[in-house]
Amino acid sequence: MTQQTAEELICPECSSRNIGLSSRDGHYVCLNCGLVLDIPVIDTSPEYRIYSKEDAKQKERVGAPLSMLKVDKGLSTSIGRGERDAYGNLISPLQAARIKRLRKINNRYSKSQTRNLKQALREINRVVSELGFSENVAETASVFYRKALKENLVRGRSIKCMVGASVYMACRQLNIPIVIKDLEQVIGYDRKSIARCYRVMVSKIKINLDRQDPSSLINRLGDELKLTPETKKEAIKILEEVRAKRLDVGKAPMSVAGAAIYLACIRTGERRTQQMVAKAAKTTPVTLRNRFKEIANALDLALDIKRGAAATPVYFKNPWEDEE
DNA sequence: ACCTTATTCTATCGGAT
DNA sequence: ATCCGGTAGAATAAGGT
Repeated sequence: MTQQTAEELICPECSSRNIGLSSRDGHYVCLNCGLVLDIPVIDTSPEYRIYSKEDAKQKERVGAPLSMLKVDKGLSTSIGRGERDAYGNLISPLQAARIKRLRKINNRYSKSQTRNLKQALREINRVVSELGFSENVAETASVFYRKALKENLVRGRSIKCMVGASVYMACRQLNIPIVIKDLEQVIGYDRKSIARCYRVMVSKIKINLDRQDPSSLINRLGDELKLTPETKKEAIKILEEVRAKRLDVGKAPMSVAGAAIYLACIRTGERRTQQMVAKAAKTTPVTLRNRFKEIANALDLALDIKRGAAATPVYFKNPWEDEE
């Protein structure tokens, strides 16, 4: 069986040239360590044409699609015991020894880790689908989980928590607006435990995650609070000023986003109470207030508007009466 | 392993509308 | 009655020694 490989690619993680193409999401995947390469796949390899049967033998690509969601990545990794190779030739003693060693390693890996992995992958799929995220989140999460397994981070920790951490990490990498609290229900552990696992993973697994994009959080909050695009835009504008003045460093991104939304609501007159915003941002009114205060003080423009609006607290009729 | 600092949360109260 | 602002104290996280 031949695998489509991109010979010019080298894995930045383990320097392996064993790079395959995942047909599921169109990413290159290192078949050695499972790293999903951040290279867009726009048919960089020459497209072969088959003119004869000989060509077909050499160039045809066969095999099931690669998936990190399968324990064996969609490839069979079991090593047979025969004394002849695929062409029916006898295997030399040297090769036989090598194969035996490979089989041993293969089996050792399969024993405890495969079981764990199987369970974890099931769990990842469940969690991701329950949260309504797309499959590539699951795929990315499974890559992280594999790494955690490889680094021996799972032993002694709950599989569920590690799954939660992996999913969270995946969301972070894919820039999906999420906070760990979102996972509490589906995972069945509290934020603290999941966060602990997540931190262990970040420290042991080499990866640089971007700072959570505040505007994506704004969008999420805006949708949840059923705000108009104008208010969202306003909030994003506020957030830019906040970032420029470094008012957000060391603060939970969600709380900053919540404060920006709250302020934007006041400015556009589309009022929401602190309680509502805090709930949507999964934080408390106290924290929201604190962020809001800091921002309002720094952006002196905001103060007058705040007072003006506070004098006439026109609340919109709750447009989301239908839920909760 | 202990200490320090900063952030956030819970619980709570009082003033204003 | 509800919203908003303020405070105290505990929990938590991160960094230093």
